[in-house]
Amino acid sequence: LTTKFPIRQSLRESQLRFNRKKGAKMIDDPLSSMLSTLSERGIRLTRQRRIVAEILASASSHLNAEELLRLARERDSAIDRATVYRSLSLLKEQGLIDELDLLHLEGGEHFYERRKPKGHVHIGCYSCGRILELETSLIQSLEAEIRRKTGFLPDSIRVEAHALCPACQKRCE
Amino acid sequence: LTTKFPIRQSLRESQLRFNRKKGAKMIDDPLSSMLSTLSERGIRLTRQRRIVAEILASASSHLNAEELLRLARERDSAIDRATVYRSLSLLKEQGLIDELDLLHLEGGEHFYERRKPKGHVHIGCYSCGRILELETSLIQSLEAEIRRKTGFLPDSIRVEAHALCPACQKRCE
DNA sequence: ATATGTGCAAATCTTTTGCAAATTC
DNA sequence: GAATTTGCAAAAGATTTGCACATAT
Repeated sequence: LTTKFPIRQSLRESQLRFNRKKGAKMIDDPLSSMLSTLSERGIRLTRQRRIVAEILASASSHLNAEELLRLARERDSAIDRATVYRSLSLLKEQGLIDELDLLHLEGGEHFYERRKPKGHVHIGCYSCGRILELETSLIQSLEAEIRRKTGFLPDSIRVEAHALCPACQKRCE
Repeated sequence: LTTKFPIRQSLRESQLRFNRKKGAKMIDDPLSSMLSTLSERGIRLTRQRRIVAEILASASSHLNAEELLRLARERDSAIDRATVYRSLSLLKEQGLIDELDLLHLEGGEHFYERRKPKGHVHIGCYSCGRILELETSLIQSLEAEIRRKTGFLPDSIRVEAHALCPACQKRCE
């Protein structure tokens, strides 16, 4: 197991040393948080599920099923495409990852990212395909407005925008 | 041709009568607005494209390609599935309709709706599948924030929320 | 008249499913 | 040991493409 425990900046040093000494579970690490949630809910932690979770927990960009399969096979060449899809749908059901389509700028597949605490928007340039993320509190406002005006209880909100990036704006003039 | 010209409520009666008398183009009608945009841009108005545009202009709910095909065949039984897909992608390219996936609450297909002037959010209940629309000015705020903070120029924004509707909240207690 | 669009059929791409063997708790 | 999960292979679902014929401007 090659699990790493990156340190959340907001933890005070003393608190941090205390946790280390006691060997407390570092729930701040996305991967261990994912895995412990699963096992608390009685879901079996198979080797394959760990691999998929590890990849998603540490991914810097959005992955589609095909790329995920490729990365998973670097760690276990026998892992099957169906297993990847089954793991993705499990993690999605459990609310640990989100599914995006990034407006299908290039193909009909879906993308996955671990669920993040802060609301963010995905912005895709329809000219060059570049994807940008923007954190914004407007997502929380939106959530509040949905609750207040409709009575629906939002569980997750997905915002994706089609846009022209600065570089392409220049080129397209 | 069975084109209808529904009357926008905000038009004053006099203005309306004036337009009728002069036979002015009723650009307020979603369908004629779509068709004239296409033909101004030099795009051929085939019988099939008119049918697809008519259906989308007057649709009260979100349609997927299969339902659109079915409705189109009620008007022209020879119309082909490929033609429907081709018309949809044309209308999407021209910015006259938007493509949604409604969070894939029930299957992997896409849904289409004519582009509306006001920003709105799609909210789907993950328990019963009911879809709700909510108009909100927060979309415009979001658009402004994207422009200001990233320099990207948004062309369309899609917001879809997973939620539990009031009825299901009661049932799920 | 000519460029463009359509229907048909087959192909492609993405995701799902049934089942015997392997694995987790 | 019992229940669940996996890999494999095949199926299903959604969308796209090549091409000869039809149509819009």
